[in-house]
Amino acid sequence: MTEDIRVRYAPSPTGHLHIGNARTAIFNWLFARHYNGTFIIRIEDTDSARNIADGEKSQLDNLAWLGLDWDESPDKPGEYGPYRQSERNEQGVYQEFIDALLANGQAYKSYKTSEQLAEEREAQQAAKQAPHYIYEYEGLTNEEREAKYAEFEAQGLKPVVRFRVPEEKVFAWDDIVKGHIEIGAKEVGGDWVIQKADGMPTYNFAVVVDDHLMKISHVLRGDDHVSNTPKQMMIYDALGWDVPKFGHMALIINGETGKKLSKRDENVLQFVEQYKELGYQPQAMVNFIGLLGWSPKGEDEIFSLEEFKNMFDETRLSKANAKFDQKKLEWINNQWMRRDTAAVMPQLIQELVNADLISESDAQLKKDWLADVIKIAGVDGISYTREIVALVRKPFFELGDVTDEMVDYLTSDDGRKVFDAWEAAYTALPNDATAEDYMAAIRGIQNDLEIKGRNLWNPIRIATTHEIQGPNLPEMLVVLDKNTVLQTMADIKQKYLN
RNA sequence: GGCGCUAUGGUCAAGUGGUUAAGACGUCGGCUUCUCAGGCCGAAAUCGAGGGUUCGACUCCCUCUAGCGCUACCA
Repeated sequence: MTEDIRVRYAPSPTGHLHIGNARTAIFNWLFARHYNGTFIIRIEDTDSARNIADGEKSQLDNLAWLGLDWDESPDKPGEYGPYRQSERNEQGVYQEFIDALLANGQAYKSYKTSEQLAEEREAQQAAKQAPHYIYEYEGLTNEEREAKYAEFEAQGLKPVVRFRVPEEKVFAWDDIVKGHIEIGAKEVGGDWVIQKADGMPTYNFAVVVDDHLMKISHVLRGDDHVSNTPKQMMIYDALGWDVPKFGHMALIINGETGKKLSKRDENVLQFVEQYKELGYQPQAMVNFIGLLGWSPKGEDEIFSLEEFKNMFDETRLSKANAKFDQKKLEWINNQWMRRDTAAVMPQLIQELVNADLISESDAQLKKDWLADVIKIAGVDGISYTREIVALVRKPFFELGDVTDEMVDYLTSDDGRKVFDAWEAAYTALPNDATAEDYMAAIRGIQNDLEIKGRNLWNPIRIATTHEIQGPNLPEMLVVLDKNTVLQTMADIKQKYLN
């Protein structure tokens, strides 16, 4: 690749950053950075009805959170601005080319109402024909057509501009991921709208103008754009422009339905923000997404953005759709959290504050202790930081109920003997006893009483924590407050062992 | 319906004529002698179906089937 590589991610600000869009953004970024190209963000906001407030900011913030950076964008204008289609439209960027196409007869104004359009379509469907736009000025001279325009205008109708499709042509390209593809112009459904009644260009027209003007060299996008490609190519053709290289990546699909991940699916978390809130690490998200529809050469699975960038190879993009496997994401996140627990620790502690287990100020004061608790509670087994709350709550912050099963352990002959021995041993141990000390004490009881296994451990565990299972008991005893534990034991004794 | 794309285990996937068909997630089993978590060890696919081509095909060709995508004054 010797020419200047310029690629773009062009979201419409209709909501938060979707996993599918994030993938498009990541791969475009990878492509740009791997080849020392330029990465551009362009906002495609030509559908004013669907734009939402803060949609753009949210997209950008989430992209940044993932670790991406960009060279040109609305918030970082380069020499090809503006970078919002709405602003470009205001500047007449599209109008110029629409006028040119209108002037040379490659486009025309159409005044059909949506009712008329719907009727045509229904009639075609009833006749088992593929929906196809019917050109209304067939056989008319330019003058006659202009006269029609005037007539419609007089009726107060607003026109759209349609592109006159050269039906006999076939458009072909060598797709970066799918190889050679060709589609006949007649398959696009007839003359399509390039400018809406409100004056906004349509997507398929605006992309072409912008990609050309912004000197985009490679367009990497989702599979769902394959059938848009001939439409876009005919515009490049009509305007005499060179076509960029296209690459259509397989889609991410919903594991349940097998369909393209849709923003309306509620059974899958599909916005980057949702994962962020649960405490997924950005590196893990990138790692997971980078492995969906792309595979590295070796056998490793854990990669940073930087490593992906270095390894990137567009020929290893997969052609088949990939199901979104949340379990794998969880595993990858777990791997990233464990890579550097110290870095994630503040987040983990924040989760406890958010869950009202401890106040912000106390958390600050006791952060070393909290770190110990979190480690002992089993941080190595969680998938995302939010999960630490449930692990840590009992018995470190609250005691659970004493169940019948626990009472049975306590009140059995062995249980009573163990309790008494443990009470004596625990009381005798110093406040700064270590896990080894506690272990030695318990082993001592085991030897003295010749009781082992559950019958030995459960009474002690229950008496000190109200739990029948949990993390390593000696380690827990180190972090548990001794007076509290003594009190817990006293309560147990008083309530069940008298 | 039309057009296009895709097809290796539950999932992500490596593999480009001759391999014991990598690896990972998940699952199951065992071990780590309190449990949980973690760790360690191990198990499980003949490559959508049917035809070819070839000494030999998951790898090449054909047909079929299935799935997905698009078919808007949405992007």
